[in-house]
Amino acid sequence: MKPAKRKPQNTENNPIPSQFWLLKSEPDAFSWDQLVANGDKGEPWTGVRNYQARNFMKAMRLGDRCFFYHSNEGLAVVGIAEVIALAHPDLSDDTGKWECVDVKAVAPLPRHVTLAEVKANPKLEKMSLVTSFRLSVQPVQPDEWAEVCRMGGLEATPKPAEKNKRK
DNA sequence: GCCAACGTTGGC
DNA sequence: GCCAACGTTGGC
Repeated sequence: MKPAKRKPQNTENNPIPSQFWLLKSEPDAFSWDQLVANGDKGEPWTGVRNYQARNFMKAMRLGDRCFFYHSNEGLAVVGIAEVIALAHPDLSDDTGKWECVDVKAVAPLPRHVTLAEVKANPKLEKMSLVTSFRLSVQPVQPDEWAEVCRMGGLEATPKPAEKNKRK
């Protein structure tokens, strides 16, 4: 059944809801090291089969930053990636329904920030990683972004390039 | 390996 | 359109 169409989704035209995100991957399927190995070529973030996650990807802009989180094994934020291609059809999908963005590795976190640490930090209790733990693509609030970077040992938070900054 | 959370499916 | 059954994700 088609999802009820209430207010049109229209994420394309949306003023940006977020410039920070979190991407989950099982390291068995695709790890941070593999993304690093791909260099500037990056990787299409295929395989997402969840409408909410897809809509977040459609809202991503070039230069948006993403935490790279290892699920299942590792259970930690391990690095920072950058969106290098806007949402486009997911070639691993026959139905044409699903889309993906491309991302590349920007920097590893000097210290991995574990799920346990995130859960233990009151500043992060509203983070989607805690509240919507099954979502594989999540928005991250700027204060959450800064906090996780701090915990990860990054003094200067890598941000989207200054030129991309609004206001 | 178990099981809770939660998205999806399908009968009504 | 509701909601129970079912399947999948992912932490533990």
